[in-house]
Amino acid sequence: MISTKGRYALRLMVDIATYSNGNVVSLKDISKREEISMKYLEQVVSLLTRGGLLLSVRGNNGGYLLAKDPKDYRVGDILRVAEGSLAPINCLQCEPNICSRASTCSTLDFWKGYYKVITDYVDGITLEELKNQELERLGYDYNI
Amino acid sequence: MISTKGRYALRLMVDIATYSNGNVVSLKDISKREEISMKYLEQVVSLLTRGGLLLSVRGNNGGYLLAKDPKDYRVGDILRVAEGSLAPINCLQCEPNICSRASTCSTLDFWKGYYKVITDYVDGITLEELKNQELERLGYDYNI
DNA sequence: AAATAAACCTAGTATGTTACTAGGAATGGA
DNA sequence: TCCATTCCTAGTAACATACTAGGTTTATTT
Repeated sequence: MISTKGRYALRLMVDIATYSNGNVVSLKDISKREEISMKYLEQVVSLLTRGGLLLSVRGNNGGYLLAKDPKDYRVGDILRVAEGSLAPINCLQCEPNICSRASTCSTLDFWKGYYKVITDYVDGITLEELKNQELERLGYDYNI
Repeated sequence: MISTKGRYALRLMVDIATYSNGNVVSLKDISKREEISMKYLEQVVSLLTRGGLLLSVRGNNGGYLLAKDPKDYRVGDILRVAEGSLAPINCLQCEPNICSRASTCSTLDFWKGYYKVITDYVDGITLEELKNQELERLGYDYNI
């Protein structure tokens, strides 16, 4: 189960990608649109700025900006920064595997495969794709 | 992150599939082989018997038996019984979706896809495959 | 019939995680 | 100087996890 940190972080990134146009986007606006408390968003956004995914501008009229082009963010990058790890079991959190049962575990390969399909999925989708989906949903034809 | 319930349940099922030969397998033996406390295994195994995945035989020389052929268990069936649900977010736990933001959520489709790759993976692997891997690892050539 | 070994059942519990709220300090434009 | 914003730290109620503990029932073996 993905926690609110990861889910909110992704929505926040899509929101900024959608509503920024080179301008900063304030947490206040994001909070209204996404219906998430500002105080909690502050904590989520700090993970993303510290992780180098967002740039922040302080002071009046401050806010947040994407650090790079939407197409250059894999969704996996965002989730890993917010969630810590997407590994389904502890044994796969760090390489090399330090579990004493690793060589005899009947299910380790299964979990490696599980981890791989998740990783392939989240790293196969970019923020741009989610942004475009969102623009389309908003009724904006981004192809014109 | 998959909990110990799901992970132990899967190891337990592979263990029984591997070491039963139509005979019951006791928790004591499973506990030794898998290095999991018997008391905790009791709780895990009860999920599986109540879920109809295992049959139990009480009394002296009792133990557990698979309820059907290994090839007829999808790993997903086992994990869902032990874990409850493999949905990555609450919104996807029950159909139809009751989240008030469902129609405007920028990430819902992404999470549906996430859920699907997981479901396809776990339901595409059978207990028989894990059993055969285990037998092979044990040095038993099951093709002869 | 008694001993034994197994499944079964319920309760308790320490630890950690989650999902927040709260209060304020620093920053910088108007 | 005001004010809106980011930034930082702490606290906390509720819940979940990963067990342990103690006993009851069942059925085979001796």
